[in-house]
Amino acid sequence: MYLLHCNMKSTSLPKLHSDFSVDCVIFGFDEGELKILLIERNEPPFEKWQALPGNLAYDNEDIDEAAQRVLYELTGISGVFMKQLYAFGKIDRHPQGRVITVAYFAIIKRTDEGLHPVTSYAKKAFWCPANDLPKLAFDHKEIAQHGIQVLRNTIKYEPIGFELLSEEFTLSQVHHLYEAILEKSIDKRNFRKKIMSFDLLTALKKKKPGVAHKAPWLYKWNKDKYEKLKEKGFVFEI
Amino acid sequence: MYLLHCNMKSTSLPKLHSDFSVDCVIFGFDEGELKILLIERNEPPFEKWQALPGNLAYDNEDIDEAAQRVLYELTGISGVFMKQLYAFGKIDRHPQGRVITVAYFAIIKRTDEGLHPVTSYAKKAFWCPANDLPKLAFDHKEIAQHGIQVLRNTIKYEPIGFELLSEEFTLSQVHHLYEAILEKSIDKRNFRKKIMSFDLLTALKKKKPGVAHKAPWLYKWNKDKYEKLKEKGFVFEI
DNA sequence: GCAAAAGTGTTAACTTTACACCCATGT
DNA sequence: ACATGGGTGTAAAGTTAACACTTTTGC
Repeated sequence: MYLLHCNMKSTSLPKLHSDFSVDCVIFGFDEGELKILLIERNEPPFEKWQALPGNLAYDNEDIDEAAQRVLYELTGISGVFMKQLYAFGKIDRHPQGRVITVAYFAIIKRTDEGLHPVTSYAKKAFWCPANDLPKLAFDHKEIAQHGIQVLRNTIKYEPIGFELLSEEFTLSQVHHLYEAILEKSIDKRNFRKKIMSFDLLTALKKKKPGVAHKAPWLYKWNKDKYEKLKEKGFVFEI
Repeated sequence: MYLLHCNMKSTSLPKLHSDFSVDCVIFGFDEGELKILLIERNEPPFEKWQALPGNLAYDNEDIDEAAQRVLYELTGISGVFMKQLYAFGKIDRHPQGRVITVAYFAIIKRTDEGLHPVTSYAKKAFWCPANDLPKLAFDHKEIAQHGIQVLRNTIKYEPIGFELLSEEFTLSQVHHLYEAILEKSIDKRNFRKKIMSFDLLTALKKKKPGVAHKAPWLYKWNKDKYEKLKEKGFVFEI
């Protein structure tokens, strides 16, 4: 393997080592639209291109932790629960040589506060409509596309949609979120019936103020109750 | 990054490079039991240990192709369609240094013919009951366990079970396969009704010979028809 | 003739779908 | 008073789940 080219002490087994990167596909939801978090790169290769937040991992860094760090450095966002999406390994996907990348996936309550790169690797971080992505660096467009597919599949069987909304939300917001992500219309009455049948929303005793029509009730997602039910084998399904 | 330690020409951007491995979780089904394909290692580290078929990839090798090659070299099996399972990246998972591994997943018609290592990296290849795995090299037990989970989820929504059976099979074989993988009993009449309702099995006009009871009819999986239906949005679900 | 597995239908409970009008609020 | 989105129920169709006996074959 390549390390034999370096002048190392000859030991019984050569020391191995990986260079690899992580890329983050982060979803938000705003103005009835699904958004993906992008950065503008400030370093070669692909300087000035738009890209997913991603970078090389350190040698002594766990792959999951690398994703956390890279997301923070490039966007200022921290403490997000990310799931591994897929490893992308085409041999020419990186112009500087063989680098495989592990893509991570998360959905968050969209915010613009604190959305600033912490290092100079990125010029800026911004939200982009998920179905109107520009040309992206590396194979990031393929990665983002794959993320959207996984989001669509996941949202049907896991209650991740609530992570995209603010703490308190209306049933219509949930309804519109599902319609936007699944890209199909869903009967309002049937949707409400189903979502309420799980008995996993806490009805707040207040209505959304300042709307020019009948004020909707507000709800909260009851995560604790969901976790308990899930342990007993309950499966959320829309 | 580490390559700076080597005496390379100084260029504007350092050349990057990954060392990583692939590991294959291959399922077979035999004697009513789910099996996983293992090897006995013939090289350090973990010499003489049992392990999943896996090895380092070459620099100029696509990640998916590496999985094909490694499986062939260690077990003699080729031409299997493998899907990526997960990337495992704990920093200490490989005793020689930082190596991330990409696990691949496939299910095949179990055979002992041609089940022989082609290189000397493995002493032998053999099938092992999936719910009675021995201690395995590296983090391979965790990888195998993850593979079993994915198999259970996948078999409910995709007709991959037929890939585990021989070309011609009986309905009882399918029924027992599902019971074995999902580890629960399934009503015989309801199961047969459902599986026949898809209209995706071709009934052969012959019965299985040489059985000491009523001879069962044989069927074939109609893959072409399934692929066409799938394009139109059909979802197989047990 | 008996052991072993194959094969077969009906009913009740539940889930899903389709569908249209009145209500509360701000301007 | 009107425009806007909020909120509600029922019936028909389809799906799932529970359940037991007869048939064929080799020994």
